[in-house]
Amino acid sequence: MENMNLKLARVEKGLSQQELADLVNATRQTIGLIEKGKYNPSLNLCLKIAKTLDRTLNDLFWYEDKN
Amino acid sequence: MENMNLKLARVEKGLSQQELADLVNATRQTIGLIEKGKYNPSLNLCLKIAKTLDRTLNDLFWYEDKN
DNA sequence: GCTAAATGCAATATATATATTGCAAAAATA
DNA sequence: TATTTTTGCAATATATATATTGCATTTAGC
Repeated sequence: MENMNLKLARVEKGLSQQELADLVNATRQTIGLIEKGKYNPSLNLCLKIAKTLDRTLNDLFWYEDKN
Repeated sequence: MENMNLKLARVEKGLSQQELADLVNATRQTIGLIEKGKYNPSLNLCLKIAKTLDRTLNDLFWYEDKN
């Protein structure tokens, strides 16, 4: 449920939720909820976050189904 | 502007916009506008589309900045 | 050329992502 | 322990993704 990849990438960059939010023109709440897996963010926001954290979409938001 | 990767992946699968829309529980218009680059789709929709077309997020929605 | 399927486009309605504000709890640091 | 920073959470407001409907245009098959 939680997006650990995102949270880890942010922490590795030494950024708080507020700092990442400022860098991508979002709010702290939005970042927090995405990390919690409670939001369905827009592609543009995902792209901004990934580029800010020097990751790709797949790095942060892709997962393989374990069916 | 247009998302050629998406359009090509859909056509290679032999699917019309309507058929892809049905498979991901969206509408034809939504698919058409995403292909035209005029929509900012949600992550969940991007994930459904990618999995339906046997591609990843990066395959269809990632691009490197040519800064 | 004719016909049907596929796509584009526009207007309105609805659902939901995101912003805003405020406060409480937790975590870090002195 | 005291203080500051960070994070969680809830209520309301706003912006926008998506649905719905309808019609025009293009493309593909006959």
